[in-house]
Amino acid sequence: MPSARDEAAPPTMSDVARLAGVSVMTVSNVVNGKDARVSQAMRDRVHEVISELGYRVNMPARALRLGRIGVVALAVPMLDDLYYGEVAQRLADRFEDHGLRLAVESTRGALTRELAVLDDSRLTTYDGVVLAAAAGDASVLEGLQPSTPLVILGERSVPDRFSQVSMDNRGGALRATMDLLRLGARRIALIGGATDGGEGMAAGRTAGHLEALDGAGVARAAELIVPAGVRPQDGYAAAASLLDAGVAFDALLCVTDALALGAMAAVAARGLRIPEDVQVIGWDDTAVGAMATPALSSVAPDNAAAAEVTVRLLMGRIESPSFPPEHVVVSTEVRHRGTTRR
Amino acid sequence: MPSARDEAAPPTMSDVARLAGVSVMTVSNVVNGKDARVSQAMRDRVHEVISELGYRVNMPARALRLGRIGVVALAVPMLDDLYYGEVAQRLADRFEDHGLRLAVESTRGALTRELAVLDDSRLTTYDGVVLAAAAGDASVLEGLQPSTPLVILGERSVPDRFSQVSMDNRGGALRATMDLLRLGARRIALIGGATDGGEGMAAGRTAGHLEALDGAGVARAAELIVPAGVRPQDGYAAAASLLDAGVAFDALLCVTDALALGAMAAVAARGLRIPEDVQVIGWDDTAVGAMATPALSSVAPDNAAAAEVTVRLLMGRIESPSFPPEHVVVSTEVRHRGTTRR
DNA sequence: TTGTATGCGTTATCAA
DNA sequence: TTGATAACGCATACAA
Repeated sequence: MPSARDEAAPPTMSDVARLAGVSVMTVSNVVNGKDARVSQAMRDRVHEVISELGYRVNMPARALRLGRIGVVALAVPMLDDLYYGEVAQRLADRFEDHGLRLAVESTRGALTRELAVLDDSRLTTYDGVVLAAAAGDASVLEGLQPSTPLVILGERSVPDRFSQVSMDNRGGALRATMDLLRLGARRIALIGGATDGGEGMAAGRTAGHLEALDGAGVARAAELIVPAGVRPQDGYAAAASLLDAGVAFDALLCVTDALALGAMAAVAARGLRIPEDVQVIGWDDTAVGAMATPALSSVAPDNAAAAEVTVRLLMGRIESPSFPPEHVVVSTEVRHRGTTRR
Repeated sequence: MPSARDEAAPPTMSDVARLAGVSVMTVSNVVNGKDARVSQAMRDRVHEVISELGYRVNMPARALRLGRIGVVALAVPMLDDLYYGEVAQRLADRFEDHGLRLAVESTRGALTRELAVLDDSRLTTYDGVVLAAAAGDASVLEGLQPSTPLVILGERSVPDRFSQVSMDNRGGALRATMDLLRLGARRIALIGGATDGGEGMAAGRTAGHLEALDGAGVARAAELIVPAGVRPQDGYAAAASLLDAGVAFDALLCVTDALALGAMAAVAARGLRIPEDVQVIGWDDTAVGAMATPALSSVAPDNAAAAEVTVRLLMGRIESPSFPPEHVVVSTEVRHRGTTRR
């Protein structure tokens, strides 16, 4: 049975007003720093009572009244991901310049319920949402006509009415593969590749990879396209499966740095040398990848540009619902470090 | 000048009700799945109008009415951190079991303003807050009497009225150092150590480290305690500074895996072998660390237990304001992998 | 099964 | 400079 203390509601502006002997509006004005509308004496009196009561503004009430929350969300598949972590911090810093906080939420659980990624609550609890749509069913977006400003991060084709920021997957994979070929590789395994077409991130990178092979007249080999999950362990397992099966390869193109780090570990565990026996290129240009041994070469998207345009598109939509949606593709470049030969 | 479209407010329940020719309450009941209170015909009618209008529940309004939000926050110093990423995903999964979403926010910007870590908005926009208080001024908490349920994650001493979950820093560092000594190390550098006492995470781990040295009769060496930042790059710089200065060492104890990964890169860049020339132990037992080459030995906190108790303490407080605060210390164990000798 | 009235805590507006 | 009033959108309690 709840005690009396359990029922004690947090103090409200009315409580402060009553105790200070002023009106609620005066408290509101003090709280919001509208100094021009409150005398010094009143201000002091109110502040005194506020700290005495431990009063805090009720944000939902304020949000209801103002029609805005002051927070935008970034929805990512998982919170413990190297790349999304960096994306999140970059976005947080930039949104803060606009007076908005960034809240990061995981869609992992929600994805199992398909449609729920963009359910009511996730959308309308925020002034805007950046959705990193790595997986899941693209058709989710078809019927959606959100009133909440929304920017899609990722490669899946989405209806024109949505703003989207993606990167040049095909081009990046094309150049990375060409670089590997130029550096002597002939049997390049694609870790995290897509075997079944489709239109996600993996599909785009796979397409670019195959295009490079074809262009160079190097035969494709089905066994060298290895689907994988997203964690470093998945990269390890993928590379290990090749080694266990006796599939020969002299290079690994991995669709993320996370996979590459795992794949490197599997290769090293077999006593193979990087880059002498096996060259490796990852994707995302993460800080951890650059600190690997050897330092991981990586396809580097223009992350700063991506963050900037994401914020611009979302802010535009927040400030004006008629802001036209855009689809922006940011460029990528291959950054060679220690896992590829000079 | 804003166009007419810019002023179009999102549809409300009233709009739906009017168009469907029913009362607002019927719409509310439909939206909330109270099927027992609405006939099938009504339900269909309302759903039709809802999708026609693209209606979404206004969460701030619902939150104001219900007195709860359905979201708890995890406030971390930075979003692009290996360990906090894993902590976040674990907590998100566990809170979801209780019907609560987790929103991760960065305090990085706020920390520059000292007190603002726990400002009004950050607290009252959520049903509860888990604060990872790695840095910043402990005195921030002194005057705070939050009505929002709060659990502190971290090592700083906090007032008894707060629930806190920390880990056995002293014990973990003690055992890690003893292990290194047992494995033949005599000159152990502490990367990320605290040179000036204090009470943070680094201070606790430094104390345990020194205690082990003293216990084994191994002389302390001031030049082997190397303060560092938190990113892998900072670990690289710290180890590199030792090497550049010609300070000899045969082992590195790093206060985080992130620092260890960077330090390993610096060591390897000098042609030193791990673990033959230099043994390394990190802290946090991250997935990426386990995938390093060689696999990073690490002090592993009982992360599952930490998440579980964190959720228990916060949920307890959310469900009953009189729930007594606790200070729980989770155990740590040294997990030996490839960066230490067998 | 459906509808009406009321209030959650805040702030804009207008009056004093 | 201060205060009274109304309204933001929703859901509980109760009436029909």
